[in-house]
Amino acid sequence: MSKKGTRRHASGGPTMADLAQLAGVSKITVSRALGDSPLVNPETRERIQALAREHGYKLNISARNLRLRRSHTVAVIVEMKPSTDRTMFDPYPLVLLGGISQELTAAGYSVLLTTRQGASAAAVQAADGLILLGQGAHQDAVRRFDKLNLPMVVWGAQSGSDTHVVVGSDNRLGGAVVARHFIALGRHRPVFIGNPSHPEIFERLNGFIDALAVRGIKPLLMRRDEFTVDSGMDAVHSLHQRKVGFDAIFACNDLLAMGAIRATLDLGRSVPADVSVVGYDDMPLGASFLPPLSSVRQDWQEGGMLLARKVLALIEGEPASSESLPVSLIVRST
Amino acid sequence: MSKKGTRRHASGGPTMADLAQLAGVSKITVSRALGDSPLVNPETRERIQALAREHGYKLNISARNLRLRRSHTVAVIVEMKPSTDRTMFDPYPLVLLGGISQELTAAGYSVLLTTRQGASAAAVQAADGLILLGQGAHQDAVRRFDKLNLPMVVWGAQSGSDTHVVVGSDNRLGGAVVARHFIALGRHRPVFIGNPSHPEIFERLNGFIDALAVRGIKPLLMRRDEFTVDSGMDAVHSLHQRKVGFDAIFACNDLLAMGAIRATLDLGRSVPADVSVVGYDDMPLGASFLPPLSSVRQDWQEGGMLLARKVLALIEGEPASSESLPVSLIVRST
DNA sequence: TTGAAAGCGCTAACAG
DNA sequence: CTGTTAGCGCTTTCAA
Repeated sequence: MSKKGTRRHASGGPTMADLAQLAGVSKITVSRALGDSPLVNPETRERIQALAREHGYKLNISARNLRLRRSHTVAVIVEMKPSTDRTMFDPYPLVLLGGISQELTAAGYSVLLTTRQGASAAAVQAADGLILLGQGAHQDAVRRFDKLNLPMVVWGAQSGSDTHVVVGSDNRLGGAVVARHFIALGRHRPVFIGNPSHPEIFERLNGFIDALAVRGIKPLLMRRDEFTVDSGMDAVHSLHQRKVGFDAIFACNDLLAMGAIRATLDLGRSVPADVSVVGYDDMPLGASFLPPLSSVRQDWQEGGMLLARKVLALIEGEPASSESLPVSLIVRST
Repeated sequence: MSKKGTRRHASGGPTMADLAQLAGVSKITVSRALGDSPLVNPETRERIQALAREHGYKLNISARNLRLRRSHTVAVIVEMKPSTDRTMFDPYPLVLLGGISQELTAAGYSVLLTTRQGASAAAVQAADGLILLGQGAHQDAVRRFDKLNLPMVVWGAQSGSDTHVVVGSDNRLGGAVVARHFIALGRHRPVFIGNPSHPEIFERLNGFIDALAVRGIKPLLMRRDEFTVDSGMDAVHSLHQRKVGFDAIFACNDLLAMGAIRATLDLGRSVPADVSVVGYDDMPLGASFLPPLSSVRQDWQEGGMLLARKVLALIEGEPASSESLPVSLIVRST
């Protein structure tokens, strides 16, 4: 009759006090038994645990958190604006989340997922730590969350000045590896397509430039803000109109690469005979693209796990430093 | 010196008691003031809220939850196994999550993200409600979570018998809409490519079949378990080898559709002159595919928001029923 | 309109 | 090995 149907769901189950009474011991003994404390007699412990199972006992997390003054929660702040910019539009962020979640739950923590807007919610402030995902995390956002004064780890590229713990894949290496690939193929008029105002892309570009410089080669930068097929096509068409020669393209994303390839073929040039092309991210579709796309692959799952381990370390008061993960060049037909 | 560096982060801020003392009122008045209760004098309220801001007061969620016997948390259980099967590998689940998160945080709830493995964690049992994502959610998983006896909503297709609240897009309509499109084009030898053992796909197939039946047309089912380009190509090649005629293909996913198109072109037939092809999901890449892919689009964002609204309703003890969202056929060049 | 008392369920500290 | 005491920070009675 009461309109509040909530009671039905909440609570209802036995508490530690109930179990204590059933077992003829004190609450604290139950607490210890369920926590596998060595302080409790093995038999007693077994008995209590059995009782707990039998009666469907469920630990009241809020009570424990209150007592322990910890939420056992890490807030993951994702940038979800569905822009045509790259952001979180590809499947990878989800894999990243998978890695984070796996590692965190294994450690007894929960993952509180929020967007940047929702991040002001009370629950986020109550978290024991913070993980920031999404490019652009570096600029304004980081500072905002800094003020929460929580252990924080961000995904991306170390942007010079900042003092945060940053985990990301080794974008500089990614660029270098492509450069070396082009050098090995004897290319000497390489082009870079992408938007270097993203710190990660900037790193890729720099790695690319530096590794090419060894052979005295200087790549041409085709700045493109959108990470789409169309944008890639446009870049190549623009090169053609400006009568710029090129024999290799490093696109900082697979969609750009696909567009670049298509435009190149349209112009009557062959890939890879006339022009080599390498993309980034190694998205599943790349392998079945025609021709099968060469690409730089990063290990998102591992990245997520690493992020998680770092926050956990910080939460425990241990030190943690920025780290970048290796990447690998997958050579297919382009 | 103590190894436990945690103290640094936890607590530290003022409590309601502190504010009470500062304001010269009682704890409960502070509580009411911060909760915008009408029971408190507007001036007092203003004064207390100012004080709270000034001193950086933060509500202790655990304490409130303990008292209220609610966690203000909804657990979202995602299937994240990175299989080549569709599952959560595409970008869409993230958009779904975005919708859920947006709606839930707006209502003052937080999103607890878990994988199926981690779902046994205590924090999940403490949630006020459950949202299940990922195909296959229907079979075994649903029952497992049923036992938690929490308000629960699942994403997918109503599979006949089950009594749960299911939100999903109208897959049957999706199939019908494609069928009508084919009929309008005068096609009469349509093929369906996909795996109907997924409830959602099964619905698409049925909608397709039923709408075609109106014209006495019976589609051919090419069962394919993988949702990949290769799988799509394989299906068409297999049709060709078996010398089966066809003039229209409905692939239950865009990758399959792309594969089907490529194979069709390989066989020297034209798309769409000889064969019409429609995919599903309308992934971003589809528009820049050659030829631009026609596809059925579902509104994931809205789906997520609807899921959220349903659990919230259930949590409040209000009734909620299954619902499916409209889909739209995006006709491009295939 | 405000307050006092009580207790949500749990665990750290100290005693036995 | 087990228990007693106390209290985490908040809000719902009930009383003023």
